Formats: sequence, structure tokens, C-alpha cells
Amino acid sequence: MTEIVSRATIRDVARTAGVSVGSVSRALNGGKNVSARVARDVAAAAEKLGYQPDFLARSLRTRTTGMVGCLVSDVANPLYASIVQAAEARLRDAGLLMVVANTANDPARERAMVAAFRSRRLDGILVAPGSDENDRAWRDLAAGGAPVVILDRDVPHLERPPEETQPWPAVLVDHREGARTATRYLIGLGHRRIALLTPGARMRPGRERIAGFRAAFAEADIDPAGAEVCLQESSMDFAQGDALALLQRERRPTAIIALGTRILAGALRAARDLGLAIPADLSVIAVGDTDLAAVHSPAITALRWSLEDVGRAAAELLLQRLRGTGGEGQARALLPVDLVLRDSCGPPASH
Amino acid sequence: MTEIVSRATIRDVARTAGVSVGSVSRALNGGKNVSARVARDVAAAAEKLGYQPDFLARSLRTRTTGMVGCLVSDVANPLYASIVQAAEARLRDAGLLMVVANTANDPARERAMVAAFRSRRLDGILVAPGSDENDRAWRDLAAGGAPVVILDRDVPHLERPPEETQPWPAVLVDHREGARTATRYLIGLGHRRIALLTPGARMRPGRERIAGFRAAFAEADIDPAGAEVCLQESSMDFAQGDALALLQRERRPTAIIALGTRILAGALRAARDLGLAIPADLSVIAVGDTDLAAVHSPAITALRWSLEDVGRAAAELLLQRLRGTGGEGQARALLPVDLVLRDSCGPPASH
DNA sequence: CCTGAAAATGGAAACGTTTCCAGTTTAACC
DNA sequence: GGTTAAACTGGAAACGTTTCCATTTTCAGG
Repeated sequence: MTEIVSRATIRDVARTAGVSVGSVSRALNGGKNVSARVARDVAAAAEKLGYQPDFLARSLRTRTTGMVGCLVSDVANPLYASIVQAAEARLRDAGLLMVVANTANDPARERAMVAAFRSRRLDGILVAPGSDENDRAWRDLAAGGAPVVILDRDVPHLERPPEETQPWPAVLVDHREGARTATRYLIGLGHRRIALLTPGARMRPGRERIAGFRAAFAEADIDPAGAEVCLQESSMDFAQGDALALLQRERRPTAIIALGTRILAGALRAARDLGLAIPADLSVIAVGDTDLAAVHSPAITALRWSLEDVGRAAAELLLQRLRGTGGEGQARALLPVDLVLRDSCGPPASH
Repeated sequence: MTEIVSRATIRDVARTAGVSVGSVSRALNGGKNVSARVARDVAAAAEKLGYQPDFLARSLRTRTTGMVGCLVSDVANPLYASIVQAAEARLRDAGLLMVVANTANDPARERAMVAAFRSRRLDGILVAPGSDENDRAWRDLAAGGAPVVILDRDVPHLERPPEETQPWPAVLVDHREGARTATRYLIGLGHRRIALLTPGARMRPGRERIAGFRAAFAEADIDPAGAEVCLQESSMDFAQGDALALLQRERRPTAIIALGTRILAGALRAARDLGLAIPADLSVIAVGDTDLAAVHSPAITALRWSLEDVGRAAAELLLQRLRGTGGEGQARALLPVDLVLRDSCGPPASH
């Protein structure tokens, strides 16, 4: 195994095997229309030279790169990291590479990355846009021409090219039903004043949760004023200050539903600082089942959905599109949310 | 802005501007050796046609792809996610895309991804190999020819090509000093039996921590038998079972130092299940400052280093190499580890 | 052995750039 | 204005594949 100075090309293989370049290509790829002799010689020559095809040249010719892009606000956010991880696993098994970019929910950056993906001719895109109202983003995506799969966002039908009748493929999570289940559970325990701590309603997950939260109050025939929605930025410190103010009020909520890691952490800290015991003084439900929720004392009851399933399903949907074998039926997936009961909820203290 | 059916090529721009292809390329790229008239006409034509250069063709010609690969065991692991995120941010600012791949510490997969990166001619690679002894991995990396930056792993000098005198560029974290500081702190509080819970010593961070841990015992002139190293797989459940056994022993450790999220969580659960109070019955130090450590009650004292700095520094090192402007001095970075004091440590209970 | 179709093959034309080279225009200087 | 160097330009050759097309070879069936 000698050190190869400059890599062997298909031409070298052809010369070594004593056949034409065309034949080498056919032998190595299709396998169709090639005699046993040529196949053998080519394989031997390729092996001898340590030939590895150049994907760039191949891509230029075939107009397919074997790469897909993944656009999320922040791969370091656990809620995205697992999705990215699972999607990458599935795509890799299909022989595709994944390029990832963080957008920090910045529309300009989103546009720039979509353009970069397009210039590089990526075969497809997985994307969770930072805002559902960003028409430019949707237009850019549509203009790219590559198949797109949406991650848990609302997609405007109207923006599709006219000939397309199908909505964009998407993987959605049933946050509405999840929030409704959680709220119903708390109401059933006797709570009448519940606060939902969630980031802005700019995006689908927040909107759906709020809708489910309100729906539970409506169907229980309870004073809807008890359903308090606190919009929060995703910063832990802000959440903590906000939670402090919330829990110090005269008629404070007796239960809270808090999103993810940062907001939940802020709320828990606030409760601890105020000396509120969980669940005696305050019931808590986490949205998203993180290590924090599972290990906290007491363990936190949580809404759980499978991030891995989201990533896997998205990759699967994209692969269907890429292979053209898109049995039109399953253009979108709706994944369930479960309520994992632990020790952080109980009846409200009598007052 | 009409819908463009098939994208405009440089040839279209040339025709529209009434100049040659070569001139268009010069006008758009170099800006050197092009008259004002040509520059203007070309810019106008490109704008009018919505021309966007095809990176594939460009890459084929220039042998540079503007993409770098990032190879880690698992992007969903918070310890890697932030590194990846920060590195991507820096590389994006430099106009590079990042393709990421998870190896699950599987040598075969590592080899496959390195080969894939090479076939796609990625400009460089950031990598945290799953094992420091995997000679094949190092050889493959070296053979690729692209610049490589190592993430917190020991790199064998001997494997370098003979003409290279510099070691591989790498970003390292001073886990040894961190572990020594933490251990010294516990010893100072009076602890004499301390357990270090860490994943295997196959990789640099584990090895360094163990070394620092032992060094602290050695320099304190204390019975070294009290320094107990528990090698753990990175699975929370296993860690919990293991921690349970450890803490139920006759002469159990009075303090533990536990890595990351999963192992720490397992240990905390075990302590909770046994009714051990922290820090009265058991002192705990977390290795890696996670949300869990910060928000736990009581808050957990933790060893902290900046994952963002690791990612940023790695990207910086790689960029230096890519630009050839690698002031040879800073071929590697060693980042510090701090001990963040919280409420989880105290003197051991008298016995 | 002949015929025709099917299979296999070599050569060359793409794919869309950048860059080299030779030639032509401009500029500068006396 | 003439000479020379510098700046600019067009044409064509890469880069390394795949795929088309026209030949040549193989093979089955009479």
C-alpha cells in the first residue's frame, strides 16, 4: 500500500485495465452492459490503484450531490440536537451526508444559508424556520427546487407553486393534544389557576400548546381567566425573574406548565428561592422530557415526545422525495405526545 | 423577478453582457484585470439573470469545496453539541459550510466517514476520534491530505508524515488540572474516600482526569487506596446501578466526582433512592457544568470549561491551516477548567 | 454458415467553472 | 508620434465524471 501522491483518476484505471473510460464507469457503477472480463480487470485495476471516485466531478455531471442540508436555530439546543442526530443517522445509512447550519432564528441568515445550499446543489433540505410568517423564507425554499421537509412548523399552502396540489412534507408534533392532556390533568387535580410558560407564539409549537391549554379550560367549563399564558424568551435568567414575579403575586397560580430546559430551570429556581414546596405549594409539569425533569427531586411530571422519531421521520420523508417513490399518502407525519406521570403534581393547597 | 426554469450559467451572463466567459469569471471573482466597462456590464447581466455561480463546477476546477467535516461520536451529547455549534458559527462567518457525522465511537464508521469526506474533497476536518489507539483512524486522516484539527484527544506524534515536524493541531482541555483542583478541594474538606465516576480511559479526557485525581491524593500524602476510580459506560441506567452498589458498600465513599449529564444523573438518583442527603451524607462534584448541575437542589459544585471556546478555537486553528497563514506557534490550544463552587460539598459526616 | 438482434465497447460530448496563453488594446514616457 | 510595458480580452484547455452514439463483437436460431 504505497503512498499515492495525487489521487488516481478514472483515466488511470482505464489505462491500467486496458479499456476505455466509459467502460470503467459502467463497470464501477451500473454493472450493466459490461462483460465479465472487463468487470474483473476494472475491479483489479481500481483496487491496485486505490481508486476512489471523485464525487465533485460525478455531482457536476449527474446533478446530484448526495448531501442534504439541515437548518435549525441552534444545534446545541437539546430539543434540536436529538432531531439532527437521528436524521443524520438515517441519512447516513442511505449514503447521504448532512450539512448543518444554525440560524439563530435570524431571517437574513436563513436566507443566506438557503442560498448557500442552493449554490452547492444540495439534494434536499430539512428546515425548522425561525418564524412562520417569514414569507421570504418560504419563497426562497420553494425557489431552490430541492425537496424540502419541514420540522414542526406551520407551512402556508398558498405559497406552493400552483401545479403542486400537495402541501409541503412536514413532521409535526401534536403539541396541542399534549398541552390539553396536561392541563386537563391539573384541572382534574383541582387546580383552577394555571400558568403556561412558553416562548413566543411566532411558531407552531407555541401556538398549538396555547390552543390546547385554552381548550382544556373551555371543555372543563371553568373560569377561563385562570388560564394564564406567559410568553417568555428562551433565556433562563429572564424566565427566572419572570417566574419570581408570577409566583409572588396575590393570587398566584397553583400550577405551572413550563417549556424545555431553560424556562423550566428558571421556574424551579424561582420556586426554590421562594421556599415553595413541590408539589405541596406548586404543581409543575415540564414540556419536553429532559434529564433535568427526570432527575430533579421531586421528579417532574413531563410531556414527552420522541425527538428521535421526529428526526427519523423527517429523513424518511425526504428520502421518499429524493427517490421519487413518494407514495403520495404520507406527505406529513403527526407524532404523539405523552404525559409521563412523576412526583411534581398534586392537589392545590386549600386557601 | 420571473421564475427561472433552469438556472443561468456563466455562459448566459457572458452572452448577455457581450463579453467572453473568461471575462465574466474575472469580473465576478478576482476583480483584477478587468475594465470598468466590463465590470459594469457583467454585474448588470448577472443581476438581470439572477446568476448564481455553481459551487460544484467551481470546486471541481479549484480543488476547494468551501466545506469542512466534523466527526464526533454524537452531536446530541451536550458535551459535543455546543462545540459543534460554536465551530459552525465561526466557520460560517468565514463562508464555509460544515458537514457533520456521528460515529457512535464505531471505528468502522469513522473510517467510512473519513473516506466519504475525502471523496467529497472537503477542505478540512474537525474530529474527536472514538479511541486514541485506533491507528487506522489516524492513518486514514493523515492520508486524506486535508488539514485536520483534533478535538480534545491525544494525537500520536509518530504517525505524522516524516517531513512534518509539527504535531497535529489540536484543541485540548486541561482536565488533569481540573480534576486535581476538585479532588484537592474535597480532600481539604476532610474527605478521604472519594470515587471518580468516569467513562473508560480509552480517551484523553478520562485518562487526564484519572491522572489529576491520583495526583491530588499523592501530593496530599493520604492513603491512595481512598482514591477509587469507577469506569462506567456512558449509560445513565448502568451508572445508577453501579452507583447504588458503590454507595451501599460498607466503607462507602464520602464524596463522588461524576462526569457529565448521564453519569451524574445516575449518581444523583442513586443517592436519592438511598436517602443520602447532599452534602450532609455525600458530597458531589459534577464534571461539566450542565443545566442539571446548576438547577439541582442543592445546586451541584461543578468543573466547568467553555465548550464554545473549544469549538471556536478549533475552527480558528483550521482556518489558519486553510489559509496557509498558520503562524506555526499556536498549533494547539490548552483551555482551562474552573471549579464552580455551589452547595453540594461539605465536610464528611463523622463515623 | 448466414442473418439479425442484442450486448459490449470506445470515443467524445457534456456538466459549469477557472485559468492559462496568446493576442489586442490602452497607457506612459520620452 | 513611436516605442515599450502594462492592462485587458477572447478562446480554449483543463477539472473528473457520466452518458450518448456509433461501432464492433457476440450469440441464438434457422
